Amino acid sequence: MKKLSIVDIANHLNVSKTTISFILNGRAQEKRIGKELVERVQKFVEEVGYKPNSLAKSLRTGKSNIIGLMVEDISNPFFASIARLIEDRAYKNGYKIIYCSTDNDTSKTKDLIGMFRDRHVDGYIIAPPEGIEDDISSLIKDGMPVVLFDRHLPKVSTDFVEIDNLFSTYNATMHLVQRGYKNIAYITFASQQTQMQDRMQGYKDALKESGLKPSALEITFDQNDDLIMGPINTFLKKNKNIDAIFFGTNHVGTCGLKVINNLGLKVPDDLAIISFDDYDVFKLFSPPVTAIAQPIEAIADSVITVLLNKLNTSSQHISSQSIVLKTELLMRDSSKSKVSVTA
Amino acid sequence: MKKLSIVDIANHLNVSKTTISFILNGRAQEKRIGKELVERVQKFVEEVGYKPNSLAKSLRTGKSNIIGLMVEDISNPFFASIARLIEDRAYKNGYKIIYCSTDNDTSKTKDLIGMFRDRHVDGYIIAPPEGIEDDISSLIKDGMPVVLFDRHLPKVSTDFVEIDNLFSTYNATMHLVQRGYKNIAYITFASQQTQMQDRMQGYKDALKESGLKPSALEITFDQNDDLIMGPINTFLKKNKNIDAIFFGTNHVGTCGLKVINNLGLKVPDDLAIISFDDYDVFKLFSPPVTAIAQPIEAIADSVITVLLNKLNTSSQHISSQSIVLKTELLMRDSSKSKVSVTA
DNA sequence: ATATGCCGTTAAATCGATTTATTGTAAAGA
DNA sequence: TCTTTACAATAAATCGATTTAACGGCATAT
Repeated sequence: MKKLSIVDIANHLNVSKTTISFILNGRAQEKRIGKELVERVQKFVEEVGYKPNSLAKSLRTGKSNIIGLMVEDISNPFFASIARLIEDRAYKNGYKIIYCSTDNDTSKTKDLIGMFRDRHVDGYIIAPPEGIEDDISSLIKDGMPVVLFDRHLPKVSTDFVEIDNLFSTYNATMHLVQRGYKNIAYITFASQQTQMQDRMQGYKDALKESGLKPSALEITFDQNDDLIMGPINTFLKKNKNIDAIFFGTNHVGTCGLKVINNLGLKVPDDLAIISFDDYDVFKLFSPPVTAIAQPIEAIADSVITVLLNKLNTSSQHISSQSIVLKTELLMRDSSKSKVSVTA
Repeated sequence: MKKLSIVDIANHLNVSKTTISFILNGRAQEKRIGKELVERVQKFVEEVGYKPNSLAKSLRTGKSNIIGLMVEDISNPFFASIARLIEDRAYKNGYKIIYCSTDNDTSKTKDLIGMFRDRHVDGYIIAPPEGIEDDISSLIKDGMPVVLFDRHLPKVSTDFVEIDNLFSTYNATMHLVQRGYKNIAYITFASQQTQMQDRMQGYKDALKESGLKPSALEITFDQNDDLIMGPINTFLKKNKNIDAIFFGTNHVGTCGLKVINNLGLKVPDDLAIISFDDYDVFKLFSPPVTAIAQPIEAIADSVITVLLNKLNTSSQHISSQSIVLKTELLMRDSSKSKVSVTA
């Protein structure tokens, strides 16, 4: 029982394959094909469960119904959740997803874009690493629908979805300041990406406005957590006066908590904690960690909506839209007011 | 600058496209094509960066170089990590991954298998839900390489990779028994899947052997965590005598910890905890939760190795191999000996 | 002189669809 | 009667590769 093709159907019904194709693609009316014929064909196709070969279809039409999704790391809960939501929405709209992790590696990302192109994906959803501007530009120049998310490329004009990073860290830092913390550190990964820069800026702005001295630690990313925990460990030992830490990402936050545990520091008595991104680790830490929650559903929704929009209206609108979503500061015990503790 | 095809290359070099194809597919020697011609073609192809259209290639050859990966839920850290590792290995071997989440939903999974078939994926990696036996069998009957993991289907003879679930829970339960716990509960999702059944059995075996009474809670899975925490909450309130809990999965474990926090129970004084799967939440909980760590790298490695093996040796070996890997019991404070606490 | 075999290359068939151009027939209009 | 129009369906071209079968030329064997 091998798969049957449109020719098999045509032969069996003594009709030309052209007619079959027209009927199956809803062009029966337009092509004024007889009603009984249409029904006869549809009934038979239904009966034998014929499905057109999508490869052949793609080859001819140039559309693949596949969306390429490139995240930083699919095993990061933030990206995994987004991927999950995007996957759902995409499938509901008849699109499949090919995903991959860029590791923020420029050359790997170039390769992957090549692969996607090669596979004729219809659209691209990308959390872009630095240095990928030219490739994205060329993608857009060739008329491919592209939506960036989580960050954007200042030198490339394209649609993107992100959150208000600067305000988020500014606001959260202010929250710490207002509770009486004086020596607030900011620990993050070293990165030129817009979202990371904005977060850092928000932190600095808040401290400057409050007349406090910033003290930031930027760690080079590495797959090996030990190489992240090491610098944090050193940093905390050297700067005993720090009374609050702001972690720039969930990953660095998790590593930070491990270090804090190892050092036997007490939260929030020794140290107040806030981290970007919310997930179970922060909820279940004792005491629970105050976190900046990204609106994951809204991000996924926006991304897919914008992309589907571009896919359907083949019109080459010159304008590109950028969507900036709000975050939520989930206040928990880990940044309890210093004053009230003292009192 | 649109994409060029093999015909463009052929025309430009005044050679037939057949020759180009042979050269590009390494069949130059076999077809005794002149050395200088080969070099001339290779140089030009390199120069203009020509890449054969993979759709056309797939259509003709029937191979897509794509592997379909179906996990239960890509946003679950266990599956996300596995997916990540498999992705890496696959890319290194020239394969891409299309993934999707089954949600353990049989009809959704049937649909997805259909999609994969339609896309002519070369091989399947599946964490199968119940009731999908027939579809998998038909896949295998049609000669498709299939590797199951995390669980298997007793009625289907196929390759699979999993861990020693029964021994893992047996061993961990014994660990609790030896430390003096008398009322050990087992909380898990209601499921007929082999891995869940085995885990339950291991727990029961250990208790029986120790002359203790089992008390298991099976929760119906739901996307909404509240509907998981609810039953746990009720269960714990009703059974005050419980002095240790064994969680059957990381997800149920995480929900359980939330309930325990809400109820203000102290670990391990009020309650000892062990959970299946290890991840950051358990490491960072206070005190850290004893967990059964699955050998994620080994699982991913085995899965991809077995699949690549099947892909390369097109021979239809009748035998199918099953790989069973060992887990590691990571003992932490959360199951501290009851005796020593009392002493 | 004819057949056989080897070389190096290529024309043509194929994969399975979509799309364009074309055909044949019957009814309507001149 | 002859042309036009509308209708219903199809033959053939196309997408871009791989693969099969074939071709012309030359050397060697019969």
